[in-house]
Amino acid sequence: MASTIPLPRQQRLLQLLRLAEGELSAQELHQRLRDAQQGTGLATVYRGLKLLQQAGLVRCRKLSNGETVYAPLERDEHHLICVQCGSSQPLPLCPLGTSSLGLNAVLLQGFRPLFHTFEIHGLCSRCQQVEVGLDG
Amino acid sequence: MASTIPLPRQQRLLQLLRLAEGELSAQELHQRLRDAQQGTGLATVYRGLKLLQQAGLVRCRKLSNGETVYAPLERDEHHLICVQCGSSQPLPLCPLGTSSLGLNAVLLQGFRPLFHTFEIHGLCSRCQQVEVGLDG
DNA sequence: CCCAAGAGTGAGAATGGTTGTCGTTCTAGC
DNA sequence: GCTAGAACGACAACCATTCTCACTCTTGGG
Ligand SMILES: [Mn+2]
Ligand SMILES: [Mn+2]
Ligand SMILES: [Zn+2]
Ligand SMILES: [Zn+2]
Repeated sequence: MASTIPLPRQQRLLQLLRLAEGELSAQELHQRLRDAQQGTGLATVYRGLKLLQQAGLVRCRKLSNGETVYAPLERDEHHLICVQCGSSQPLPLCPLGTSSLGLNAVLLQGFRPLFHTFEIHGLCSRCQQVEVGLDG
Repeated sequence: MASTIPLPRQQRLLQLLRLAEGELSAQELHQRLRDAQQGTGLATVYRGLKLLQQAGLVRCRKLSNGETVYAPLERDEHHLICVQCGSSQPLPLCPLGTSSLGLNAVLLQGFRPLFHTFEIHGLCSRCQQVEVGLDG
């Protein structure tokens, strides 16, 4: 196997993600490396993130504004996402429980799962109020 | 309520989505309208899709290549998505069953759900083979 | 009818996150 | 040391989406 032991550059990315409060975008990671005098090309950050993803160490999701945010695989978080304003708040619920239940080999058909995304899209309470306000 | 009755322009978008085999991107919808001599500005397609989404008639998800694909809300489909090549194949499994089970008001806290996304990311069988091939 | 106000529209420019390019640098192995 | 190949970084290119703004359509009062 080639990519099971990430190189030091990628270890640093993983460390930053684990230290971070929430999810970080590639550009935020790039900035944090810069702040720590560990300048790195943005392309390298993207390359490292892709490898970490394929190694099963990092997961990601795409925000509605187009940017991708990354987090350690072990942090199993999901969100309520507003289709109006794009804000997202934590959703303390995972459809797979802790175990990867329900994912029997029959369904996967040779596919090797690494991580999952589960998000509920709708209207946040603030955007619902605005909507009502326009009517009255 | 203002937006519960979509305008004809948006009805046409919804119709195209319902007729389509799979999910369609905004640009594909724009093209189909053009093909049907119903020229429409691309901006209008995007505007209509956003309204249909907020009206609870259309759902969407972001592909790894950056484009967003749309489908009628009633079509409840999920996917296995390869982090290497970006391909996605159907996953005949929904974590919410048919009912919106598990989504009690306590968790939602005033958030009004419209649709959900659930995707499993990993390596498709083809990309696993390539990986092995490089080792040998 | 006529007109004005507001909503809706469309063509094209602007945006911006991500990916590609390619010359340079680093790392092993000899 | 020296060389082949991998890794890297600065910058250009890409492209889906959003923004802009002038134009058109609708509608209701005069
Ligand atoms: Mn989960
Ligand atoms: Mn579902
Ligand atoms: Zn909102
Ligand atoms: Zn693949």
